[in-house]
Amino acid sequence: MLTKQELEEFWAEAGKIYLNHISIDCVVFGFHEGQMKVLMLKSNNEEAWYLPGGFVLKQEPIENAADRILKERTGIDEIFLQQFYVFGDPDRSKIHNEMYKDMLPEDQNFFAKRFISIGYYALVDFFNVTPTPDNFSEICTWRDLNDLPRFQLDHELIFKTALDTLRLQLNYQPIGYNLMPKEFTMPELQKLYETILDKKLDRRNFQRRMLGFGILNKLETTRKGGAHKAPYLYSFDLENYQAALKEGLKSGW
Amino acid sequence: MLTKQELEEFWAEAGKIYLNHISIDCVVFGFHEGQMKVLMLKSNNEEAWYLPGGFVLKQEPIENAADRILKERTGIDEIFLQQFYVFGDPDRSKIHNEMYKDMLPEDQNFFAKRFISIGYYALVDFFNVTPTPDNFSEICTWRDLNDLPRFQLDHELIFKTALDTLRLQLNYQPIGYNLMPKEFTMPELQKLYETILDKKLDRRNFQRRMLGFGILNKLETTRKGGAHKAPYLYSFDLENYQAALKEGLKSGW
DNA sequence: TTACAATTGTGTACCAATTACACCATGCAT
DNA sequence: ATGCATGGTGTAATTGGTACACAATTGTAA
Repeated sequence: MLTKQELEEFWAEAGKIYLNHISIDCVVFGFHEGQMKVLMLKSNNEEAWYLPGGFVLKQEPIENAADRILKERTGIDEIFLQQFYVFGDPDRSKIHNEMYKDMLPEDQNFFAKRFISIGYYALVDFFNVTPTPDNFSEICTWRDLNDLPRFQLDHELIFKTALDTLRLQLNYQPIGYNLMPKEFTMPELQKLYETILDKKLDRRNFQRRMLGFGILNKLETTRKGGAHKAPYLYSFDLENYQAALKEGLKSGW
Repeated sequence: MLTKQELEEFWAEAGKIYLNHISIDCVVFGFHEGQMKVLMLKSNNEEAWYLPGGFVLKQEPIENAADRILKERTGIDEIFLQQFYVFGDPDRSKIHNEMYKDMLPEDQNFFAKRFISIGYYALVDFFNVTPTPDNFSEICTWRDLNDLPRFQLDHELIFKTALDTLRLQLNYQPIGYNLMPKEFTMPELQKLYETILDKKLDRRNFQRRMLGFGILNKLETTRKGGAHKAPYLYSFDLENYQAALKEGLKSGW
């Protein structure tokens, strides 16, 4: 976290390098071995937690901004990232606006302004991530979905909207490529889906459906060493997976 | 359309009353008796057409901004309006930025800046609409989807994204309340769906499915006067319709 | 007045997808 | 060898979607 003086400098400079009024908030869902967490940050000075976010450089595509922010907070890039909603209520950042409003004269005061925030959600394997605090926080860590803290501003709404969207999109979009090891078993993949949906699924039906999508390769080998019958290994068929990302998995009308 | 001087004044003032860098573009789909059109504008000075759009007042919720813009262009409000995507490429408004860049000094020049545009789509009955040009156009009119003009900037992408989204959402969201008369026949409603999807649907299956949603009331009366068998009239069951808007029409997993 | 054309109302058989459910195989623990 | 937990696979029942046919109504043309 920046010192008070550094912060003031940052805010004074921010208006020159970032687009005013526009922020990006990311809901980073982290998975590993049946667990599902969300990446959150906190300052020692405050009680409530917030989602990783940031601003858009003057000449930067918004998609890149989201990528950059996530790279800074997680250390990884090329992750599954999806724009899902824009939060544009004028009062959504009121509390922060008030907090910072006396820090600098209004015209130089980047953060005393209203922000419209573009929401992205991302899916990562939290084993690969090094959570890194930003300029306004000392703590950046994974929070379990069953043990969520109090959220700052409208970040609870952003989080919930992201989760709803993710669960909905599970029906149309393939997921898992970034979340599973290169080779994995069907029960492991099922566990991922169950974790996201917070719901038990039928083994046999899950397998049939997954295989029906045509995005998996069944490997010859099995995973030995477990305490029970050795399950077959699968890998993603990258070509079909990419195609399914574009085309979607199902149809309507 | 404003005169050149009025335009300069407008741009000089715009930065004071609107949020910088943020615009709203609306894809207004107009329906009437089996036709589907999209509302577009054009200046006499330019060849290409553009979508109704505008800016967000400093203290205005973005949803309200979209409503306000549509009210100005169409004369109606309380219409079906749906945020669908954000277009944030830094070059998307390049051509306009260049055009206006010498008009005023850069810091006062609202329109020489990059714009991130929030896309909304709306569904209206074009019979109820009075198309009204904005400050930058002389022409505001309905264009048939089969006879689209050349688009300005990235407005063709915005239009196509909206159409794809609409067609997709037809599977989950009830539509028609703003588009049909109070009482309507099943074939009329079917025509609306066929128009949007650009696809023939089966009469019997359409009827069964629609009734299955439980958002229609079958009335006792029939529509006399047609040249053929008198069809039954239906009206929307507002309560169930609103519920379906929130809940969606189908489930997944 | 009658026959016809166009349109609406309705039911049913078929196919595909989803759900529910049961049995056998494997491999470690004892 | 036996038990137990887990994985692999098949099948019947249900649901949802698609395809399709026939009877009824209404205006128009003969």
